[in-house]
Amino acid sequence: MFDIKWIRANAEAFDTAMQKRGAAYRAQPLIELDENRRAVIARLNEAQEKRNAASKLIGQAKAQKDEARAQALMAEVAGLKDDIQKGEAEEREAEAKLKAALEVIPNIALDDVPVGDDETDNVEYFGPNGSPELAAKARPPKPSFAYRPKEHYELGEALGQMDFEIAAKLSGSRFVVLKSHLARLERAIGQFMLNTHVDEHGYTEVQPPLLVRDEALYGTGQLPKFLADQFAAVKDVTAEEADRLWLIPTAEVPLTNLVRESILSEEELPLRFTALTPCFRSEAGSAGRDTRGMLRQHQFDKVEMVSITTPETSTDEHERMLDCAEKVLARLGLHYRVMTLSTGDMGFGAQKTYDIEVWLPGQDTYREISSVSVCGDFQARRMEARYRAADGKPRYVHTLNGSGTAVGRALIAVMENYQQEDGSVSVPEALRPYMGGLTTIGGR
RNA sequence: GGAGAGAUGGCCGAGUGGUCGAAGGCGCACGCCUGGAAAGUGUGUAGGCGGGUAACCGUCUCGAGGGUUCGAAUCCCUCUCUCUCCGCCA
Repeated sequence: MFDIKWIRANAEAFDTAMQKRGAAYRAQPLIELDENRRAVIARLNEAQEKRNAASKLIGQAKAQKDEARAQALMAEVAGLKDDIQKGEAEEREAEAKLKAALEVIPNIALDDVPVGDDETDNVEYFGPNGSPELAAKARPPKPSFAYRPKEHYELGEALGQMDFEIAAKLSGSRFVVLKSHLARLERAIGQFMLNTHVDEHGYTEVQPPLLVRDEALYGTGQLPKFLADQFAAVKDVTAEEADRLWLIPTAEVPLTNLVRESILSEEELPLRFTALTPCFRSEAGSAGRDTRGMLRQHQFDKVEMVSITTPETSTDEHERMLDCAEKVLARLGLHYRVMTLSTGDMGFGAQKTYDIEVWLPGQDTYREISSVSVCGDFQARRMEARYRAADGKPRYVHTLNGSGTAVGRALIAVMENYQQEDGSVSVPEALRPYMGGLTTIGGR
């Protein structure tokens, strides 16, 4: 959510930024809405001032038992009441119009974000020093296979531990049932990632609600614009008017909203939260994409990281968070690359986003497994999340979120990267403690 | 699910139509006092919006949103949340 004052003062910068994002929003119509709003407020305030002054006098007259004077004064301001009520209605309308216009505008990209139309304009990122060699040294190498590596669903179905047919019978398409060692492998991956962030990266573990109100989704930016992507849970199916909660599309929603409507002290920042939760997405816009396998599901587990920082530290925190996400992939021995998303590919609330793309040998391609974004004060404004700065004034915090990482996709990656020619999957070293020491899934 | 009671500033708490953004206390900040500290004492101590270079002025906000009234923390309606008792329940 933008500050209209900022748009007013930086109309040109706003227009340029929107152009870069390929968005049609422009400052001028917003400024007009704001001017109307301010004119309405000024008029209303004037009328209220008159009324308040008169009411005070009436109060005094009544206190002095001067009934005649009180009556005279009351007659004098009687006409104001109508004006004020009309003014109040006008103000509500003007505020609502401006808000409705502002709340659907995407965030502005930071200056160092590559300008582009879509994912083809994303740029590979090699860390703060920009060295491909150093980056390559820090990351696991791409594995090579002497045979055509299989896709995860081929492996999983052959193992008899990944069942899309029965899942479809239970829940429809885009669901999966995992069994036996694969079920445990998914749990192991989640536990491993969560433990890593809690024990080594300084994140506070959170077990948040999976069902949230409208306000929470509004705070992180999913509502009102992306209503169609969400799953809703109806409180009482027999009720005439459906009272509903939303299934979280990501733990970003509850974790970020942990600080909503509060004024934090500067000393307690940064706050770092992490959670392992299921995520629910209806993926309405992308029917037909990735229909095979468990790459794109209506339900998946994800470990999420959220940081709440001051404005001064948010970009450093962004690099740190990316590093935390990379760490778990490196520990799992999974080859990956990092992309800086172009202005055309970024999400609604992001100022800058890194995607981590893991290598999937079965698909012979890189696929997104983590997305790490800095949102500036965009979400903070929607949530009214502030902190008290050194000068004593409340300022909006900055928020960041990142997957650390998607558990379902990590399972796919582990299967495809650790597969063996006989169709078995060896268990990465880091996960064996979570697998009761099991070293191989399937095989003889 | 049923019955009842509530929600006031950072915290506690008074206030049931009139000069109340709100007594009092605690906390906090600054000053005085002190060799230093404690105690004591004085002053200050919410947020949003509009206007103004600023000092400042105006306005709104007593859980949230509407309404009644010249005037609402106080009366009415709706919503949210909390607590107590009963019921149900992993």
